[in-house]
Amino acid sequence: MTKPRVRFAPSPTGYLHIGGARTALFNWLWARKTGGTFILRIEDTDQERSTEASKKIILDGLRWLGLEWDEGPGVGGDHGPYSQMERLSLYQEFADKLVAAGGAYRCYCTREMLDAQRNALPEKERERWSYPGTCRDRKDHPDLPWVLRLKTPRTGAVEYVDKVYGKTSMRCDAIGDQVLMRANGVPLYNFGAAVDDLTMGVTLVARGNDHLLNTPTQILIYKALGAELPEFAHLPLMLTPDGKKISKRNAEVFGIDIAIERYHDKGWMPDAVLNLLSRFGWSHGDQEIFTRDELVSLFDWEHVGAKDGRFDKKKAQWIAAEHLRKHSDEALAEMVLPFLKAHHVEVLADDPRLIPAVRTVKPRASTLSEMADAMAFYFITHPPRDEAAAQKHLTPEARARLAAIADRLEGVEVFSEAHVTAAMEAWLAEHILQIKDVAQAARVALTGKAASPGLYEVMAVLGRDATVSRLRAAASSAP
RNA sequence: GGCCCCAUCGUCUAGUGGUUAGGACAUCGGCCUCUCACGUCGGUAACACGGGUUCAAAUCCCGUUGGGGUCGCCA
Repeated sequence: MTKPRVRFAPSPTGYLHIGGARTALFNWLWARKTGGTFILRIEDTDQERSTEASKKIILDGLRWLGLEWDEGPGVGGDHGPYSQMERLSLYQEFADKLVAAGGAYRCYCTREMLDAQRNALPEKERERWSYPGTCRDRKDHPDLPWVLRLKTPRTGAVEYVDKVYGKTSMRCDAIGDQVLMRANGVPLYNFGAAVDDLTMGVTLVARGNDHLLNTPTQILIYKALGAELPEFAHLPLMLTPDGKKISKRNAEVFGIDIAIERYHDKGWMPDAVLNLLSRFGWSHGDQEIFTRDELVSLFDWEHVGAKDGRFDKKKAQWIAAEHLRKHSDEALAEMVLPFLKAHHVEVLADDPRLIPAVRTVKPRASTLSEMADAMAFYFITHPPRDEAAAQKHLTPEARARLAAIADRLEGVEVFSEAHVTAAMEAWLAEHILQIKDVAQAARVALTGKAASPGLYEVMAVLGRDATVSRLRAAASSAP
């Protein structure tokens, strides 16, 4: 069997959509697993909406995810160019071939004429109007602009075996003589995709199941050209929690990030995003967490399901956290720096508090952004104070205790967690108190918050000076 | 509405004719505990419905219901 050639063919009309990234991932996984080729093709035939900026965002997103392509923009290949607007002559050539082969015809009907026909119908029938095939058997070749139309068989059905959905079929009368190429020579989706997949030697077309109805059309084009069909795999859709296709609007309603750049901005590990994406449709027994390498070696089409999946934010966070914790404190310390900066917290890369601080917040964050937020208090001289917590915990009695604790801790030579713990336990014993009698007040004093890592680890990370001064500041402050 | 597709706990799923229907997230409760987490132990919770086929059906077939997708000279 020849090596698979698969592709991801986004249109540069916006961000890299989470669903698009999933499609890219499955194709990439298959190519990597089989030693095949992953092609990136830019479908920029919608000149109204396509932009260079969008193309860059999509490419950057794929690179960030580590879904590098073997052929495509920037890397070249033997089947280029890889942007459709640079392949116009090819479509012209195939349009002629298709007409010659009887699979398509030139249609001279103008939009105005067709609109007039449609509007002449009663309101209710306009919805169901379809092109009547006026030019279908036209023999003359007037010197007029024409669009290319598919000469869909009048009877029969198009059948094929989908790698996910199995045997599927669609009646020809439901396909219609759709337009394949505009009068200006720019192809429409089905024609451009079919010609490109054919000429690029794509062996497997894997895409979202919202393309399920496009496949018969493309098969008709292949067949008319006498070309060998590629395989098709349609992926189940990613839906919102209430089961609707994810659009910008309803993603906002549910707080779902649909642009991959958002995951980058929030400090997700790229592998975590891949893991999340992989579980939309694919599964491997009871396993939930996968490394990139595991995904590559384990991925298969047999375990891609046909049922659309809903986005579960909680599970997504859990996956993000699982991946974050795989990294060492040292690695996370380096990665979190830009996020601290984004939180307006300047920390030097060699700050001795950095790695210990990371260690304390690691089990409390699922993304680098959350981590930066959770550890910011260490590095801010006067961290913002939760006034409700201060009101509750910084009572006169508590403040007196904090002052006493500050005095005691000031004398601790080596300010390690072990020594701090020993000093605190001694102080508590002397005053016949328990840690819980002072913990919340001290926590507010040191972190400004009612929830934080363990008190003694916080003290050890802060160091003696900061610990003592923050305790004293709280002790002398009016709540 | 036409066409196409889908249907196991709230969610994602395992399951390919014989299982006490398993796991994960979520949720509830216990443990741990200075808070919040992490961790850990345990509980609640599903085969949409109706017909077939079969000794036997979550698994195969048909229908119903429900859900989704798609009906552009967008992709």
